[in-house]
Amino acid sequence: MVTPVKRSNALPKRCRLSARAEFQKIYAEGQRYDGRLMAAFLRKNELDHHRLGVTASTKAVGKSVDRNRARRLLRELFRRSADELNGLEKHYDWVINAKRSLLKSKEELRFTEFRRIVEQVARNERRS
RNA sequence: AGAGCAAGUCGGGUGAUCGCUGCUUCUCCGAUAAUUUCGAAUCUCAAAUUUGAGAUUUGAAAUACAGAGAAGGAGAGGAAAGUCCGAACACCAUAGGGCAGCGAGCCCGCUAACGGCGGGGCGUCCGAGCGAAUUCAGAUCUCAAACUUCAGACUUGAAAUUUCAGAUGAAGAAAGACUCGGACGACGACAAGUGCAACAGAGAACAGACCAGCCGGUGCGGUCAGAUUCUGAGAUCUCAAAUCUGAAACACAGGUGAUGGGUGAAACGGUGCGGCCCGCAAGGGCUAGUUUCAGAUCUGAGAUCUCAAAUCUCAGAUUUGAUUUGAGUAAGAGCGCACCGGCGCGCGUGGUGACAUGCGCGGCCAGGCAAACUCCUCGCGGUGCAAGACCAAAUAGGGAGGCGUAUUGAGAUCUCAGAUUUGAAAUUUGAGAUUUCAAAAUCGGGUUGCCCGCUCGAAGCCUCCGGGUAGGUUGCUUGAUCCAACUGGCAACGGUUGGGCUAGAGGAAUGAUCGCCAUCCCGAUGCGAAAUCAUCGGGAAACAGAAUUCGGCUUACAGGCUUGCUCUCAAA
RNA sequence: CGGGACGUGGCGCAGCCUGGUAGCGCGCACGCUUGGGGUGCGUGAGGUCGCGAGUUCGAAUCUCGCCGUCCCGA
Repeated sequence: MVTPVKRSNALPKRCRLSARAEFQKIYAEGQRYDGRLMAAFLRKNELDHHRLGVTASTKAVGKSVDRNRARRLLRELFRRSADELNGLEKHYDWVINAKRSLLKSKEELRFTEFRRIVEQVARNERRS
């Protein structure tokens, strides 16, 4: 597939996870990476791109306004980190759970935390 | 100018970059399994050497589909929230009626409808206001106090004066009434029935009698006063004692009744009168009782020389007659009557109506609570867009039809029938069922169309029909719509004309970052006496996210604006 | 989208229907019992009855509106 080399920060719909079964599969078989603002679950897929699923529960985040905002922030984070993700050897299905502290965090903090998680994933790739 | 309250309204603006979801237009690419058009090649057929028809293959274009990209334009709320009411819409159920259950409940209007909204009525509370009536005088009556006079032993009673208080419409104030304004009201019925009310209190719902009060009765000893004396002492009039009578107080048992007290959230409406007869009434008459006088009877004491009787005098009780006054009663009435107030009923007047108001009648007095049971009137079928409609994989299964499930050989087991055998048993023959092995055949798929062959699969296979899951499409945004002008109505709201199209997601889009400008707060600097102003820096900016769609209600909410009312300050 | 239940001392629950006094168990504190602890006995403290309105003379209780927790159906 000839993807345009232009900075593709887009996140179309086919890169999203939606079915409940897929989430369950990733929770069961994937690996977990914890952060202060979020928790990520990863599982390899056979596609040529990454896929993302975001969760923000009432219990963890709060009311619907806050849940919507948390979802958007995480999607934005994933979208803008395409360069880092392309650095990985394989492609994964990601499930990121939002935490309440995400809402009050600043942008840099979010990016640094996400990059740390990506580096951990890369380290695990090299080890195996 | 500031503060508070109420109502209405707005809910930061603008630009850049990167994203998301629909819509419109355009470009590119893919697959050809679709359709149409055009062209080429091969084959077949017909006429005939060039056409026509058909089939197959192939190329191009368009539409549709899928993907990518570009441009344009759109993209959360006043509450999107809570899900408390009411509807639209959809499906299911349903002859009609009743019970149960749930809900609503002053009247009229608005509305598609409502438990919503507007206006009105009534009730409770609050505030303001002005005017009217009345009063500021006199008279009369009642009570109290002081003083005076008279009577009396005291208590006390009567009269007059003064003062104070009260009643008779009764200073002022308060309250009430009237007018205006505001707030609140789940505002049918407790006068159908059942029920509830702690504590306190005498008594708490056809009530009750504690204390004070009132009444007569009884009691006892004392006190006081009077009368009398076969009494005693001093002595001719006093004291003491006894007897009788009366008075006040006390005690006891009882009666009376609701006047006052006290309790409580609440204590059964208020005031007055009280015989009988006549009379509509005004009033009149009679009687009980009262005042005075007279008589009779009884009791006690004294006198008439002594005793008894009789008579006379005095005191007390009972009773008769006359006379005076003339109804209260032993105390007095929840008993009776009247009036006022409330209530109910009837009629009239005003109002669409709730209701208001006047008159008459009744003669009821009936307390509170129905967000106590209950009764009355009215309304209510159920489920909800995951409603429902359409298209429709894979797998399993349903119905109908068709083709098959065959044949041959060998073997095993079981069942039935027959034959042989005296019988059992055994042997054997035939039929049927199950099953093992082998052979060939059948059906379906693949191998470019056909045949052979090869290969895969199967005891089933094929075709059609219907239900239907995943999934997709739709319902899904043009609507009881929005804006403006005019217009009807006190208002809620309605009408006419013109214009606009303003989110439609679906594990769920509407976001992130950075500027600038406004708003508020803090700090620094500058001009300046100060406020203000200017510049710079920092900070704050709410409640909250559409999920089928509307009309309301409720709840949350930084700040701004408008209007009205009230208060404070300043100026005039 | 629709339906239901609950909220009372530190914890678990009564009381609510039928309105007037908030109670039970465990725990806590103190004392006694024991050589000490436990057990046992006795005494005591501790409650805005989730919040706000209303009805009533009076509300944990009745009514309404909010808040929170939990459960169920499609």
